[in-house]
Amino acid sequence: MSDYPQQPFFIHPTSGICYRQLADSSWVPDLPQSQLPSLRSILESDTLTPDQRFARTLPVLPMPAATTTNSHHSSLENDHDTRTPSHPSFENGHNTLNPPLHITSDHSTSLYHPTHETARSEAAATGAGHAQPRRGTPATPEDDSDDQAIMAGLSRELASAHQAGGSRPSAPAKAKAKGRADVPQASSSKRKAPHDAADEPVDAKKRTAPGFKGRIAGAPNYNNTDVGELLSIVRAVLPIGGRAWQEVERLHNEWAESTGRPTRSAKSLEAKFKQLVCIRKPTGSAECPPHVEAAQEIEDLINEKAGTRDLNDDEIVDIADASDDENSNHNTNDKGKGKASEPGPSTVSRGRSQAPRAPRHLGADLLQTISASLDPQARAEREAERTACSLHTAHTLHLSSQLREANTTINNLRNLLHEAERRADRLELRAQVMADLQQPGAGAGPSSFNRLNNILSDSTNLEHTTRVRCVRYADGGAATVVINPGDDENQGLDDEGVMSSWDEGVPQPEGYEREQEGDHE
DNA sequence: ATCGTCTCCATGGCACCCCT
DNA sequence: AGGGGTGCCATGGAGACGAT
Repeated sequence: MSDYPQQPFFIHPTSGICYRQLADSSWVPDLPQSQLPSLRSILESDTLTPDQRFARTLPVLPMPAATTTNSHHSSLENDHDTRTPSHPSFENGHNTLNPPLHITSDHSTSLYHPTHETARSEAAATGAGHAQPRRGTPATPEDDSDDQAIMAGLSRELASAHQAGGSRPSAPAKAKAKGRADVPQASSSKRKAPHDAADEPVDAKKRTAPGFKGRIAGAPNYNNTDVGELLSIVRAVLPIGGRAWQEVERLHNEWAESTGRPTRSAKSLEAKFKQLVCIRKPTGSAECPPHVEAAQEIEDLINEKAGTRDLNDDEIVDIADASDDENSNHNTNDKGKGKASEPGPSTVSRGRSQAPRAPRHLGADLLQTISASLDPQARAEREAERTACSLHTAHTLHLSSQLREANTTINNLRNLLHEAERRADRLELRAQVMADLQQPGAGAGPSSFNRLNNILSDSTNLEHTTRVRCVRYADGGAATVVINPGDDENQGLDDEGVMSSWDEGVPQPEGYEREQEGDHE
């Protein structure tokens, strides 16, 4: 239309209507010439409010069917039904004629811009219907300098109306955002900043537009009835994957609509169910809520249906340990329980201890191995064996510790015994020497000294060097002192205060030595 | 390499309870 | 009655992981 020659436009695939964007970011249909006057009169009427203009243009505009191709499943349609009224395009009457645009599988051919073929091809190549929506950033007049960005943003905005909330964007958009810098208006792969409220005026009380995070206004909590119905539906469906959860969503929403309860998305229902399953142990009442018990029971049923079982690292280690142990003892692995023919860990060991299998049997054998290792009876046996092994190991360590302590005690007692014997020998020797010295006519002469050394030489109990000191006093008289290792050098002399050192000026009698040493081991 | 699913995390609103 | 605190819930973004 020549009225807006510089504005981007969009050709709807089913109706064939060309929508043009006005300077205020609103979209008007580029209708056939026959309908333009009536529509323009409505649009340009100053007496009508935006809501009135919107209402009056509805009969004029050939509304495209609010359907999508069969590639969009029911959940998305439900999502559309709940989101469309709150879409920014219809909110607050701000945008007068935002068309109810819907992307179909062939949407790429419906996008056209005369000056930006690249944008169209980009949208077609990346599957704009799955591209990451550029939420909260509608095209503004300032963005006119980059029409390519407008078209890309438009295509993404259009697709956002059908994207399930919280669903991960498809890989092309992600790959483009991560690996390709030439994506027009490609947002960073990092977490996006919150929606810029300055881009569009939105009532804070009704933040229902996409792009706003947070709970939708008016969304009530789950009550007991909701949870009970959810559990009953989940028990009936036993969902394993996303499609099954969509079936749960459908059933739940049918029930919700019939009872006046709020409808919820599959993700919300799944999250609620998993929350019930993984609920933590309460600190107050020790009784498990019935809903939690039911959820855990249903979870077990789902696991049985899927043929899976919860694993933890301990069990994996058990399997590995059992396999390793039995590999090391594969020659004698039949002596343990005498149940080699039963499925269980022995099956695992037989499989691994035998010759390598043919590769084509590897998958089946692996499955059999896993199944056998997960057998409850086998697990119980492994648990008992592991417990016994742990007890045996602990007992062995305890006995070793006791043995070390006993050896240490024995050594200490032996040292004490040796010390006592040495002291007894010294005392006996001293007593004998004193007895010799006190005999009449016996002095500290060479004969007694040699006899003493002979005694020391005969002693086999003295393990250390023992010295005998003979002292002659300057004023007459002499003394013989036996000095043991560790004894003070002047022991026995200082006590009497007679002398504490050798008298160097006194000539020694012949045959005497000032000090004689005898080493006795 | 691509795609789908699952999970975690951040954000924000609603519902409820308690206190003033 | 109103405000603050807390828990629950929804939403969106991103990464991890497995299947194809």
